[in-house]
Amino acid sequence: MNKPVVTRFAPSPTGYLHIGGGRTALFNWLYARGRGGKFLLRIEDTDRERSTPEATAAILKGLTWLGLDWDGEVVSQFDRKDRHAEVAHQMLARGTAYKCFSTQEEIAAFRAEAEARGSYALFQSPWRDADPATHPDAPYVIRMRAPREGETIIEDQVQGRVVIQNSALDDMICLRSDGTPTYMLAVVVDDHDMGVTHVIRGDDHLNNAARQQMVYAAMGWDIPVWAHIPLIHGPDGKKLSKRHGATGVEEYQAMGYPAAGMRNYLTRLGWAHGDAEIFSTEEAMKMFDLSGIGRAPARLDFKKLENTCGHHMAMAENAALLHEIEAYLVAAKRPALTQSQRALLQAGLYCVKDRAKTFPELLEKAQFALTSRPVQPDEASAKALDSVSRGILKSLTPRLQTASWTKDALEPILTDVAAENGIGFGKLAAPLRAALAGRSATPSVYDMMLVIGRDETIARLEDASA
RNA sequence: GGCCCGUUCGUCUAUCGGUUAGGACACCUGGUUUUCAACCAGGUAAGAGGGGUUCGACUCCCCUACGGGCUGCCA
Repeated sequence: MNKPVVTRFAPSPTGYLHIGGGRTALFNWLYARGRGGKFLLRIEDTDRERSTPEATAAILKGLTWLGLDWDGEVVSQFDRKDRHAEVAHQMLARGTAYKCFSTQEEIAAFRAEAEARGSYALFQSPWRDADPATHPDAPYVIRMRAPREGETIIEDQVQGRVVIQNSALDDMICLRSDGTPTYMLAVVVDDHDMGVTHVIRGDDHLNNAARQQMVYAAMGWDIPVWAHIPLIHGPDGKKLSKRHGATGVEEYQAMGYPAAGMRNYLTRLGWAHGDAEIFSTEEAMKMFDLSGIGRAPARLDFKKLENTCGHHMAMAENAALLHEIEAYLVAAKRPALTQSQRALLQAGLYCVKDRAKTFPELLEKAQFALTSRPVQPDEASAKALDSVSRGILKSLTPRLQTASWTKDALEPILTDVAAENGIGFGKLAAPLRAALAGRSATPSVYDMMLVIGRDETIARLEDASA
């Protein structure tokens, strides 16, 4: 009998949603959603010094943009501190933990002394086996009574079987002297209480898993399935940092990458399923598994990200695409669309979405639908509007007056005009582009004419040839 | 310092002892073309280094190098 899958994403709210965190969340989400399971969200805010509500909001916003929805309420780890303390005391009662009265100064001194000797030693609390009768009336922490011999084995779905010598692990603190829980305790208690079956997280937690597994053992709880995934690196192979540019998910939104493309790219970054490259989110849910996750850190490749996004842009449904474009404009702090821009853009999406990879690029190519008279040609397109070309445009307008406004009717008119002037179609298309869009990279001239309509087309041609 | 993880084309990866080491992005060449994007045909390009095990290693083991992580009353 298989338990239903429950995964979780558990970021600490100390900043925006990191791109690596976004991918971790995505993996958890795909794994759960692909199996009819639950995907939970927990904010690890036990460190009151560094946790901020703004960061929590930013993380939620980032996840929402990525299209990752979570089940139930967002859990605040800090809110569960009483339960963590309860478990710590249960461990005390079971004898799997003990009170330690060593002060931070004593511990620091111990470490300094070891360092001075040029060695490194784990702190061994003198209180581990002390008689309770000798306990002072002083603040204390609750430490795990970790086994000092033997080994702890992590059966990791990504990293394989990892063996850690127990002698390398100290008696970690579970409950601080102020009564608040440490991460190492809280994460286990919460995962257990929330029914998490699969812990998919960054491999910076691989070593921690051994200590956490001791807590599971101490409480007699079932150990979840572990899957420690490699971190994402920058293009230079070093750990991803601000130096590399975009590290926050929100920055990718502001750069204009569509969320579907972002999901696809991130899914393929460190995970593969045969030759599958471009796929929908639904397909990803069906294919995604732990065995396809690679063991080496992956580097971010913006070229491939763009390519992937280009495919998704072309596949996008118009109404949804328009919504996403408007959200992008807000995120990028660009002016919103006017009513008429919105209407024309919507009508023209069909001919721009398959030639753009990002929203800025799409908007640039949709300039013909966004601009208004008089159209200001940019430097490149202005070159096409020489006096000869302007004359040709002028001769064209009367013939457009009477044409029926379809591509089939327009095509012979334009090709005839080109032929009559002894020029190739390209020589006619260039000034047309300049007149209609003020740009040299645009959709087909026919598509632009059809989208903006006869009157606007003629008016723009007259403006340009005047 | 100790412990743990990793290393296939420039990049993401496939391969799970026997392949001309495959695909995708990027790049180069040619084609198509109405600019851009796309598309079609083709091309360059990889098992970190060294030892083993084996009839046979990218694949299994060991060492080295390099990269990363952990080693907190941070998460």
